[in-house]
Amino acid sequence: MAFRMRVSTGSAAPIHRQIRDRVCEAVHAGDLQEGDRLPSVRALAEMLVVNPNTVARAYADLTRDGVLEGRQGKGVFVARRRPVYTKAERLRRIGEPLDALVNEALFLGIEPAELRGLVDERLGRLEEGGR
Amino acid sequence: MAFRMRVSTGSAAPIHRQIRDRVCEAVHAGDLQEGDRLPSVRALAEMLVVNPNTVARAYADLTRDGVLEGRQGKGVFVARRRPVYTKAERLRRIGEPLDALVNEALFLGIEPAELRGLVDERLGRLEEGGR
Amino acid sequence: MAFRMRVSTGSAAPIHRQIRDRVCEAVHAGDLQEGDRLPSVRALAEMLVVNPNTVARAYADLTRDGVLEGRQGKGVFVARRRPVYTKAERLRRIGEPLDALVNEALFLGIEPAELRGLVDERLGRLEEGGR
Amino acid sequence: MAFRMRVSTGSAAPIHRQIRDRVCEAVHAGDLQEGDRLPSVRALAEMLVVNPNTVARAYADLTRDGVLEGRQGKGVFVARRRPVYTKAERLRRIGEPLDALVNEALFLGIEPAELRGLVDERLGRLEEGGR
DNA sequence: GTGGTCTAGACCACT
DNA sequence: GTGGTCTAGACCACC
Repeated sequence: MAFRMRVSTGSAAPIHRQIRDRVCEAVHAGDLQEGDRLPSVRALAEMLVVNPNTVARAYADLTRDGVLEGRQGKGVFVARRRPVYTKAERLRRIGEPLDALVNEALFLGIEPAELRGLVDERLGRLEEGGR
Repeated sequence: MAFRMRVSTGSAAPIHRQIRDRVCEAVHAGDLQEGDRLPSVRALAEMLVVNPNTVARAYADLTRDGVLEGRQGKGVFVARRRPVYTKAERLRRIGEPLDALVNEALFLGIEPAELRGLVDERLGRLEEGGR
Repeated sequence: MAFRMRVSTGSAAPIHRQIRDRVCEAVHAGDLQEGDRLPSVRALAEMLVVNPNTVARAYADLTRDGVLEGRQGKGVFVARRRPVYTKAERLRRIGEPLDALVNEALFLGIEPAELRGLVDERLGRLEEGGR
Repeated sequence: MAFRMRVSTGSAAPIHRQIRDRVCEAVHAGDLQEGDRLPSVRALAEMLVVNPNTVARAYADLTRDGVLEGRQGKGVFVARRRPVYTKAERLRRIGEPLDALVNEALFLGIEPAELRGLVDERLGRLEEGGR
């Protein structure tokens, strides 16, 4: 399947992060499989109408974290899926966004039950998307 | 009860946000109750070894959002709890940290069930703190 | 249309509030429309001969209250109009300036009918400005 | 009639201003008439549980503006009602709270009709109070 | 004493 | 280039 993506420039999330997240989702959903080639930095930058540096940064992050791998002169590919993080490391890295979520909910006066509902909703959407 | 707090300067989260979060948690947990006085801007700044402006900013944010209220020349106090934002606005503002959480979980290979468990755990800790 | 503004430093109202008010008026009058870009923090600071932090503060306030929105590295833009505060909170926040107005009128010996006329006049000027 | 008054310490309005406003209202409503003696600074300060300096400041403001007059060694009295401000001066002095009201309404998204209603409501309350 | 405002100048992340 | 954060130090109003 062709790899499609959109980023929203009128959003608070940094674009390089949005790209990273879209790639992760595509890998998770199976739209991108091990060994698949991604669009070149310049091609994707053109597609998304963003600065090539921004795409390069996203690819670099994903490469560092073992999701992608660059092959000299050939482009960037989906890496072989391998366990990168230990359980402790996973917990450590989920900590910050988890705190941010709970704190923002407190700040806004969102009730625990409502927050659980919102989390379920997002997760459900991903699960059915990835089948 | 005495009000204690720590911030980490070498962290990703801005200091004024850390202060904001700690105060929110204390209010939610019941350590700070309606009408309680907070440390003065200068006192807390000295405690935390940060610039008074940084503390003032956190207090200003909390005041604007209805958590605290200032009384002329007397200090800053915990305000009466009240709904400030419309439901749509609350959902809008929780959206970004929620996305960040789900994306990071995806990236790390955390299963939906595990994520729900982690959220429950944090919320539970707060709830039992507040009795 | 070009965006013009003046602030008076020798006035009772804080500068960041004057900036906030001028932007609100421009948005309400239609001089600034959804999606329009505002002068950069530094540019406006130079125009007004004030410190950039002061402009940044005004922009931050307007962003928090849903009038503006920042886009990473691109500047600050007029946000889509939306209700942010609950009705009770709006009434709460208008209460103080309303009291100030009525008390000052009382003090000056302005008749209720005259005061109503003055309020109408200001509101009318804004309405015709916004078409 | 005895002169009664209350100030709210948990409020944003400076206390000396609250005192000034209460005295103005009492004069306007006829509860305090020309020549009536006001409580001494110390007595009123004790009544209101505020600092005597704060009461002194309010009395000074009211004396400067022609509402009260001090008689050496005898206390402070309601002055003979006389026109103090020209029409132009009245308009000038009402300008700032009027702007503050309209700007805050804009900022909060309050509609002109709603604002007119709120002004009417406050004025109506005063009129029936003063008979 | 308290908080609120403003200035000056630095550093960082993002594009 | 953009805005966001932090520091340092000043001045003001209020109590």
